[in-house]
Amino acid sequence: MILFSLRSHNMNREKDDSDRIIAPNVQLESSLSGPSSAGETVLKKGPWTSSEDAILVEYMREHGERNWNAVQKSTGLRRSGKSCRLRWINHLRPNLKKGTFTPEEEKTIAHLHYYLGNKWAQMTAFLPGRTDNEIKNYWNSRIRKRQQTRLPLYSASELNYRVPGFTLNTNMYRCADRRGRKVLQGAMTDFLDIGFQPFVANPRTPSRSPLFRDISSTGLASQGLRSHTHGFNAGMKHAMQLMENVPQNRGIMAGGQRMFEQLPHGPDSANKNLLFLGYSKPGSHIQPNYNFSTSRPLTGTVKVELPSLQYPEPDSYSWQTFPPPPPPYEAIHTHFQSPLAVSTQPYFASPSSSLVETFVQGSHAMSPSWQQSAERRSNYPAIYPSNMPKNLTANISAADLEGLSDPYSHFYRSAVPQFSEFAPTSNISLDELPGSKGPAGPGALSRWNTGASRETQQPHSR
DNA sequence: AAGCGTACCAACCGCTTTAGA
DNA sequence: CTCTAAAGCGGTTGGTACGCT
Repeated sequence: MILFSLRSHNMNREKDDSDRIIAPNVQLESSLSGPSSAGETVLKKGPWTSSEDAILVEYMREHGERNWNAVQKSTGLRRSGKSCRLRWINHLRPNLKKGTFTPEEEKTIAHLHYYLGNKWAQMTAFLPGRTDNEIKNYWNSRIRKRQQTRLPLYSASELNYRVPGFTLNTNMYRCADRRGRKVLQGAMTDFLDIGFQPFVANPRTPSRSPLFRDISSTGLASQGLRSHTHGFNAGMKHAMQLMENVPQNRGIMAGGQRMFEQLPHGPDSANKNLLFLGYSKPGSHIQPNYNFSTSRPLTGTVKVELPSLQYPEPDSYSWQTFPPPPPPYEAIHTHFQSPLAVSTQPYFASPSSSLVETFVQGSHAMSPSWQQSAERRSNYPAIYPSNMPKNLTANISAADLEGLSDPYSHFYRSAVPQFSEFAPTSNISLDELPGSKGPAGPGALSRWNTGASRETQQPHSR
């Protein structure tokens, strides 16, 4: 079977039956197997055996993917429904692609991660046959490797890589009520001009734009953010006032994406602030989008959620009834007044983001999860120079950005810090960043280039 | 050859979201 | 509208293989 033949050593373990290889936890389980004193079946944990797999496959063949808890009852498998589901999805279902990731897949993952964050499940939509678990494991491994080799987490080629079907749409919005009736439409710049500049421009805002990724509520509870999200929220409040004729507390974005949603708490319905980007997958029935919801009222802390996959609702609009999203990455914003305008230009990739943004993205992305958790617990370390100009992103001209495509330009160099070298551990100034000035600059660029070439020579291998 | 450290990855855990009664 | 179970998701853990000393 392809399923097993392409797997490496770990697959050998599961290929054999438990008769031969018994993991310690399975041994433990075996002493507990069978009905408990209460008459309940003690569920088995640990690696699946081939016989268990066969039972599950047969069950799935007959019944399909539903009612996972019934599997245990019907088959006698001493596995929880949850475990069965996981086993099926990650290993047994048809059309799974096994083996190491191809260079294209690696680029896809990096590119998607830049925009989606740790949304592994969403990434699978662009990686046929791959599982979220697989992608996640790959990425965690990659982070470790990149930290060790001091390579940037994202290479320029990855950020410029076009993932088929992955389209950023930052230009147009449409708000609709639940029935899909249009209540507001326009250009995203309406919102951006209103609300985002003060939001992003502040260097202490731990926005991990492009997409505020991974910003947890606890992280955003940091002192510095509270005051500065005010501008963001105020802007969105203003925008929402434009929507005063929204009949319900929920809007649906063109393409079925919800744009505005009711805050789960608080009486202030004017703060239904949710921002979106959109992508669509041609040929697919799925029209997911990026959603960025801030789910906290004006004066409180803000939770900016990770972008989430949204499936169209039955009565929703489709892109056919609305100007389709622009070709990926081809919208040119001449004025970079918002995080979206800046961050959704992959051609500029991380270089186009402000230095701070890039820095934050990288430093965070390079952090292992435990470290990220620690960051969140501590409301983020102070990694932003206190003297950072507030409108750092506002006055970048198009001409400046053109230089970003030139890896030897000043801007390019200064905007491509070596993330792993600048873990968020202390206050530093801009002058200390590599590439901006001083000996670290050329070296950093050199390492960047070296890393890129090495990467192409040695794609992920085990 | 043995010991140790590390990479990999399957599986689990706990939380959130969704569906349905 | 509320409650509960199921499903989904992301983070974490732990076992095995492998490479290095």
